[in-house]
Amino acid sequence: MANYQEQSIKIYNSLTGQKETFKPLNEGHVGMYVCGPTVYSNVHLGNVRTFMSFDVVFRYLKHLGFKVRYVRNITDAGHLENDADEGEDRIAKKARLESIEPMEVVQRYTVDFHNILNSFNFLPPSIEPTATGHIIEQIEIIKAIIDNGYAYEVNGSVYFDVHKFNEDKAYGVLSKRKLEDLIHNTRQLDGQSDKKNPQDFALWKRAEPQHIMRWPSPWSDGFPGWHLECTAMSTKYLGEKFDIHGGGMDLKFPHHECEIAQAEACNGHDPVNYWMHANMLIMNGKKMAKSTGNFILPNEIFSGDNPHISKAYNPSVARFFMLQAHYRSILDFTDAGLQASEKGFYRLMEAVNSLKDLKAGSSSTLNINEWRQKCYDAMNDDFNTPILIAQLFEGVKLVNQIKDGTASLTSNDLKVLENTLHIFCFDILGLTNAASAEGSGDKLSEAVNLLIELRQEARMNKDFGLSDKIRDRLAEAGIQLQDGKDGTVFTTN
RNA sequence: GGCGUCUUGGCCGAGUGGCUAGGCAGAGGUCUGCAAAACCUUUUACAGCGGUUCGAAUCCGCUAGACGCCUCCA
Repeated sequence: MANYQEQSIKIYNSLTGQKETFKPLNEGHVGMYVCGPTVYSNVHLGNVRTFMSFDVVFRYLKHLGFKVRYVRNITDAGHLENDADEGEDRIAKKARLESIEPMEVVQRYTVDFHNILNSFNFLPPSIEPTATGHIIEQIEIIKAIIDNGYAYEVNGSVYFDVHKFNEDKAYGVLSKRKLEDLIHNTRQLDGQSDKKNPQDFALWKRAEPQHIMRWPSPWSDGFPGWHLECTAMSTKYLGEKFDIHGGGMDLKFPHHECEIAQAEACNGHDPVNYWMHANMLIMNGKKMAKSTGNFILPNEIFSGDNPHISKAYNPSVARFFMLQAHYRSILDFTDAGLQASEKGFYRLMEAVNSLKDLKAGSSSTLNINEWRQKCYDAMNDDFNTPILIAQLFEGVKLVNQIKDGTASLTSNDLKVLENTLHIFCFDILGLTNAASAEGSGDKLSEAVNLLIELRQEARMNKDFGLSDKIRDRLAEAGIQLQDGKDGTVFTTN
């Protein structure tokens, strides 16, 4: 069996801008942290794409035999709508609008989040910690940062001193920004601020009297700043230094930059070896935004109930569609793209389902182990799922050629083919075999199979008027008959 | 305005300094009573202009355009 000692993975590290050979801190173990959602509304499809990318990373690392601790947080604490000391806590705002408790908002959308991810066949992370469950840890980090001289308190709030930090270390290494540029380009905001400088960010905010989500601290009754939870939880569960930190491209600045600063200010060194950023999902060439109507909820893909798509799509089809693009590329979500993927997906599944019927030959016309390694090579090269899928279609071609008798594999090689297709389709890409779900024995199948029999009899009698009538009327009812070598099967839409 | 990413054939979408990505669509074929499906084969490419090089779609520069971040956002 393949394992991490046989395969060498290269990861594109956002910190260095290069692909680097992946070497975990502790051999055989991987610590991975991915910034999770803020649960104040239905999970964004782009968010799903990001998590899907890391779901595949998680699956692949596990497949290689690494012991992976995958931490993905749930942000359920109040974050302000912006970083300028003003705006409303998004969860509190939603709670006010719907006249429910903030924690009801959190609960509702956490459940929604999990439901959607389950539909897409995500593996649950090893730990899914919540921000509100780690207030104490966050306060401890603030204390340490203050002690180290990189934070200051004003009116019960605590701010990170970016300028001071930049004197000793480098702020902006991840997003390749210079503090001077930031200073020149920071918009002058009107609201009066307690910050020394606009680039500073909150570690702790004093709560206004009407603010419901609040916790006691040495500085005030308040709530933690919006970058701190990730530092607290990643440190707690993965240590001061861990292997992989992931998230959406848009979190690079300021969120991840602030995480690096916080961790360095607290622990004296940078926290992460490999930073990975998943690119954006757009729809019909434009940014997805509720305000412009260029928007779709994950659920609406499954139901087809959205003006931007022509029909409902199986979650595995949507998953397959997303994985046909590399995680570092912008992906355009379109109905035409989904339809193309749908056909390809079912062709792939068809081939996988027919594996069990293949007959072994006395020799092999293809070096199966070479092909198998190409699948690994694709994943080893910065988790290149599109290349992997291209290789899987080479496998499809081979399956069909064996069926046609134009290629053959020995019994052992056939097992390698079957095993490899199963591993990469299901274990690593996380697809589910929707095609094999059609059960026999239910009432619809019984009825349609009877009609297929009758049609077959009509054809034998050359009564094509009747046989075509059966076929056409069934088609009108949404049931397609497909004549094959081994008889007729049907599909429904 | 600043910073960054990107621009591939009808569509989607990989990739590399010289050697077929792949999917969908199109074309041809096999199969079939016919059709569909399925399978096999297959055409069209690297935004524009310069430069480096024996050779560039791949490296560099400029131009145009797109997208993202800079402000909650994945």
